[in-house]
Amino acid sequence: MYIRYMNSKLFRGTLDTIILTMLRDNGKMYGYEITKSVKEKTNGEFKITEGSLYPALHKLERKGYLEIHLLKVDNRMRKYYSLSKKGNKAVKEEITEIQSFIHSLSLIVNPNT
Amino acid sequence: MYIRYMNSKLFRGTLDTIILTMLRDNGKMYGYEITKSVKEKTNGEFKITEGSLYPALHKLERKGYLEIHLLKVDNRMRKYYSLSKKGNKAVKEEITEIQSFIHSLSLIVNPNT
DNA sequence: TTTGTATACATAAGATATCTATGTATATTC
DNA sequence: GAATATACATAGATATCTTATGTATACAAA
Repeated sequence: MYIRYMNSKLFRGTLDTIILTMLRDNGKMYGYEITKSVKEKTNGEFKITEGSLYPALHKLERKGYLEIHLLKVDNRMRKYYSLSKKGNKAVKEEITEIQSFIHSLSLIVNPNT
Repeated sequence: MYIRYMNSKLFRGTLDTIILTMLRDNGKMYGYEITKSVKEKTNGEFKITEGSLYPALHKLERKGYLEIHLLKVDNRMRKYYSLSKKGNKAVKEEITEIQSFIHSLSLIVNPNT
């Protein structure tokens, strides 16, 4: 990996929920696929670095939010993640929280809301 | 001060911009007033702790974003802050950034956007 | 009269999330 | 054979915020 990405400091706190939401919407995904998909979905705005992504996935796994199955494709390993029952419950709560956060933040930074 | 506030982890990265925006909208404010005003504007959602607020104000001051004048009211000191020219420029950029962030985040967590 | 609440500032120490940097390895394109 | 893309991993640094604590005045309630 040669390309370095730059992330916004605003990211902080939202990464876990972003990952969980991607998994909710796509059933199962592997790490690299998540970064590509998030980048695409946000028109290049959100670029998740590997140093952020993999530790985050491991943490979510430790918390019991993710289920894993490994697959070898083109002689390269892929670690597929999907939401566990616990993860499915968590993603709903976290999205509600993020939407509430966005709403409150808009009340400050957006005129006429 | 006896009441302890709880902040969301989502806050991270937005505090400086929130402070600058409040100052932009209100001309000049003192620290305590900012916390009250932010809490009121967000219907109790954003509760800025003193341990977050004052260090943030000091940092923004060091960066040259703020102008200060002290005032004694009811025998209590107030430190009034207002935006410097540099702060005025910064707040515009940071709000644009936050709005772009909100937009991208919505693309992920909100269906049909 | 002292207890609690509100106002008003400040800072040290700790937690934690993310970034930077680095490492391994395979496949494909130039 | 050099660069790019795919695919994982982790140690160490950094930044931001929280928790905890401190000082001080004013006022209401008990």
